[in-house]
Formats: sequence, structure tokens, C-alpha cells
Amino acid sequence: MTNIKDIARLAGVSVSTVSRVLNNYKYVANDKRESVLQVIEEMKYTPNKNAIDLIRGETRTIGVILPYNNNPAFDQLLNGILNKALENDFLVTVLPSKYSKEKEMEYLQKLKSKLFDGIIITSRANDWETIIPYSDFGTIVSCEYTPHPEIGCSYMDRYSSFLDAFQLLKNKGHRAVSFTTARLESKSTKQMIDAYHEIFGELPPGYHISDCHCLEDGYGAAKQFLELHERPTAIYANGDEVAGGMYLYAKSQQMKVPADLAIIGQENQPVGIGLGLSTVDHQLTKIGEQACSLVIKKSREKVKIPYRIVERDSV
Amino acid sequence: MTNIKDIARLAGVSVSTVSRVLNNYKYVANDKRESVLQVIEEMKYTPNKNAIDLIRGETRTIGVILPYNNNPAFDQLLNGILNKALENDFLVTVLPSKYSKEKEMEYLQKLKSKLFDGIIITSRANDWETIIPYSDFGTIVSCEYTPHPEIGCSYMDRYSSFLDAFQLLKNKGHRAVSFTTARLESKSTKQMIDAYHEIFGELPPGYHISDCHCLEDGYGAAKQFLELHERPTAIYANGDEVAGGMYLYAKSQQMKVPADLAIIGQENQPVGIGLGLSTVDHQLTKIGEQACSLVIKKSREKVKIPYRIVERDSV
DNA sequence: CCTTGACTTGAAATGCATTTCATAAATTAG
DNA sequence: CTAATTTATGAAATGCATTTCAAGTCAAGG
Repeated sequence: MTNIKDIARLAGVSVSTVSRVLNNYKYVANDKRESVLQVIEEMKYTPNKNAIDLIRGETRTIGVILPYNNNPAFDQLLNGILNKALENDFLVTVLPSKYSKEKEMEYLQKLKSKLFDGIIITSRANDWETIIPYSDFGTIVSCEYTPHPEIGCSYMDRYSSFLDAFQLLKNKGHRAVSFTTARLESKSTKQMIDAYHEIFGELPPGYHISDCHCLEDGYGAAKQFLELHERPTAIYANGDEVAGGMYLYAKSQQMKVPADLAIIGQENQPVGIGLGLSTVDHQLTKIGEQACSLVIKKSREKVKIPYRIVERDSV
Repeated sequence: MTNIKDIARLAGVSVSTVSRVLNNYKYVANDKRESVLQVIEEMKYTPNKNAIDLIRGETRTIGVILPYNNNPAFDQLLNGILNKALENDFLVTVLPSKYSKEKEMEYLQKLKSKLFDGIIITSRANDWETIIPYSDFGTIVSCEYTPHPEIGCSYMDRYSSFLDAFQLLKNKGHRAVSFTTARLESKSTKQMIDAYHEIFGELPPGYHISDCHCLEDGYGAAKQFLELHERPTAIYANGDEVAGGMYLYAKSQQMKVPADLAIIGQENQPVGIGLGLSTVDHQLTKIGEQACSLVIKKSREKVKIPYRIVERDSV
């Protein structure tokens, strides 16, 4: 491989001058600039990015820790991140964690080892106390709110959105409302349950089913809910795929939506548009974009992204 | 930041010895090894990855060029790639191209600049002739077949799969078969049309609708097909989301699937499982895994991944 | 007792480009 | 016509870790 020294030699100048040409520095005589460019062209020279990153101490690369890489919610976040990174000529490295504490630490270690300028944590397994020391080595931005000043946040107020959604259902006259969630132990699930209590009080047995991710899960959940003795009149699904499954089950039972069963989903996913499902849009793409912007600006701000309820024909 | 020199000084040894400890080299006296490890621990030292990559000339990072980053098919490929990379301690950088020739070249340039050990091209805008010269600088693997020996391939025989799917429908007695595709100008669309001709001959006007991507598109396409004077008795959809939309439209018209309308989808996506749709599974996840393996092995083999038709209840 | 091979260690070279420092020539300002 | 800028360029230092080379110690084999 030819390097900057070869170019300098062949063009009859010093490496400094070649470097100046490479970086569009103002003060280079035209004839030398020309001959350097010509040699670069002839030799098809490309600078070694590792050497540049080493000396500059930055890589224009962002690491994105995400637990699952085939999950629509995280895909939306990643999508937003990629959009913004592309705009700003940053690269994005995907760091799948599967919620493993060790993997997460390994990735944070790579921030310290100067592989990334910053890291976006979409969801995490470790405590903030464990993560914070790494914020000395680059910008860390979280997609969930945390008060720690060392960590930037691009987030939405999940709890409020849950309250709003439940309140909407209550306003429409529903009193028997059930819901689904993903992981039982997640913070989000806890908040969902709290919001339920706040609006409807006691949670009847069987009114909450967890580990729902796809259309099938929603189909099964709806079946379970509707076989209960006191069947719910409305369901809040943790995603439009799941809501779509519920809708299909309701239809299969000759039920009318929303007359016999109201359904509201989440994340404003394509399925929901097709089926006319109302949804709580958490604007994950925007959250991803904002998170990426924060890393690029090296900012540790806390930016709250507004959610919105998209009312279509299912509630 | 502390570097290897600091560690050497504090531990009272040379940098070579520290490097040996870092790389688990056999011949280091126990006491020195201990004291080096202790200093590393005390100083919370982490080696600079850019320096290592520079000198070693490899990064254990793979670049993945993909046109769209919110498309289920490319997500499946990426998913497979990430799985395999994770297993082998490789990192994956996502390179969104939007089919821009310039962006693609920019990414290939990064292979030359030693940022990646290899690149996986899931789909491309440039000619192979333009791409091939870059195979000197790392392993390039394509997810589409190409005879060029410089390029590794992890692919499936798309044309055969189209033939098989159409033949299946023909065997079930269908003579009026329509289909949908994504981009009109893609190679895949061309193959689909060729396969149609091969099995059914002349393509009746209105029997092919392009630019179908999501459930909604499928819903609309089914509507269009079924309003034709000579309505088709079977549809081959370019994806299960699309097929799902068709299924829902058929149901909305009180049609029985497959009795009144047979539907077969593609890619074996979650929606299809829920709706019991038959599908042509191109095993994109496996293709992604294999592509990643090839890069890791620095192999330029051509590996054909078998597709399979999953028969459920819609044909 | 000498040779040979297994250990052990450090100095220096290496990979590559950027940046600072020093110097010199050519302009411009006063 | 000096003094102060602006323009132009190269040598050398810098960022950091790996690897080769040379050399030394020590124990086992003959």
C-alpha cells in the first residue's frame, strides 16, 4: 500500500505539504498542489483512516447499543439514528447486547478505547452508576430519561402517554380495560401497571398479559382476554403488530371494532395504518434522530420528544 | 489518557513487556506480569483501538451496504449478519446507500482506507466492474449472485423460487394468477415477470402491480386485482406484509381464502404466521449469516442458500 | 564442561498521517 | 525604505501499540 510518504517522495515535496493538500489547507503553492493531486490520482492513494483517527482522537463513528436487532421499536430508533448520522457524515456501528451486562460493558470499553466518539443507549442492563464513569471518554446519550447530568437524553414521557391512553379509553366510557406488555420486568411494564392503577384502580386478574411482541402474540392475547368471565371492552396493546393480531381475532369472532371491542396500539407502525388502528405514537424515529444529534453536538442535554395519539377507527 | 508507555514506566518494565502481558504472550516472568496487571488495574488503562488497528492492519469490523434501513427484507439480512458477527466478536457498521452510486463508492473507499476488513453488499447501484477493484483491499461479499471470482456470494436462486411458486399455483389448478413486486426497475422484478411468462405465458394487462411494500399496499393491490374484469384466482405477493393486506381485503369482501382467492407471500414474516399465509421463504437471515461468515473467513466462495416454500392455509 | 534449547527482556523499528515549530520569501502597510 | 504581515514549506514531534531483533539467563543433555 502506498502511504503519504510515497506520495511526498513522488511529488517532490514533504509529507506536511501532502497533508496540507489532503486537508485543503490554504497556503500551498498551486503548482505543488497540482503535482501532489496528480500523484495521488496516479497512485490511487487513499489515506489510512486508522492513522487519522489515532492522531485526531476522533472517529466520527457512533455506537448504538440495542438489545434486539429484529424488534420494530428498536428498528425505528435505529432508523432515526441512521438518518441523522447519514446527514452529518457519521458512521453507525450496531452493538447488540441482548441485555447482557458483560456485552454492554464491553461496548462501553470500546468507547474508552477510542473506537467511537459517542454511544447511544437505547435500553440497558447495567446501573447508571456503572455506566457513568465511561462518559469521561465520549458522549453517552440515553433514549430513556435519567437525571444524571453526565448522560444526555432523548426521550419521551412514557408514563404520561400511558395515562393519556387509558384516560382516552375511560372518556369513551370503558371501565373494563386490559393491556399487554413486553418483558414483565421492564421499567416500561411497571409504569404501564402504575398508570392503570392511577386511572382505573385495582387490576382485575387476567387483565394483563406480558411477553407480547408480534401479531400472533396479540391474536393469542385477545383470545385469552375475551374468554375471561368479565371480558374487557377495550384493550391497550404494546405495539401495532400486537394490536393488529387482536383486531384479527376480534374479526374472526364476528366482533365489531370498536363497538364490541376497542383496541389502541402503539408506535404507529405500518400494519396499524392498513387496519385503521388508533395508536399512541411514541415517535421513536424522532427520538433516534435527536439522540444522534446530541452525540454529534457532544451535548448532554435532556430533550423530551412529544408523543401523540393518532386516532383512527379502532377506539 | 494513560498509554502503554505510562504503564511500562509505572510497572518498571519496557513497553514490549506490557504489550506481551496485554496479548497473553507466554514468556513473561510471573512477578512482572503481576505488577503490570496491577498497574493496568490501578490506572484503569484501556489500549487505544485505533493504534492497534493501525499496526495490525485489521479492525474486525464489517461494513454492510444496504439501500434502506427500514425495510423488512434488508432487516432480515442485517439480522443474520449481526447474529454471526456477534458470535465471532466482529463489529458491524451499517452503511445506508439509498441506491446512491456516490455513497456506495464512498463506502468502498472506506474499505480501502482500512476501516473495515470486509464489506457485505446487500444490494447495489454501481456496476460490478466499478466495485471489483476494491476487492483488493478486503473481502467483498454480495447477497446476490455474480460470476466474478473476486466477489464472494451468499445468495439464493430467486428465479427458481419464482418458477416454483408459480408452478405450485398452476398445480393447484390456477390459471389466472396475478402478482405484485417492489421497484419496477429491479432485477428481481424482471425475473418475476420472466418466470410468469415461463409458467403462464402472456401476462394479462393489470395482472402486475409494482411498488408494493407494506400491508396497505397489498390491500390496495388486492382491491385493484379483484375489480378486474377477469379477476385472478390466485395472487403471488412480494412479501407477507403485502400478502397480509391482500388477505384482509379478501376477508373484507367476504371471500374465502384459499377457496375464492389463493394467496402466497414471501419471506416468512411474522404477520404471515399469524394469518396462516403460505409463503416462499427466501431465508434471508441465513443468507445474512452466511455472508458474514464468508467475510470473517476471508472467503470468496459462492454459497447458494436453499429457499423453501412454507405451505400454510392460503393456497 | 560445553552445547543446545527454553525462557525473559528491552531497544528500536514499524504502521501512517497530523500538527507544531522554525524558517524563509514575498507582500503590504506606514 | 523599514516594519509588519501574509504566504509557503520542511523537519521533527506526536498519537499509541505491536513486532522484530539482539542479547542475556538458566537448566538440561551429552
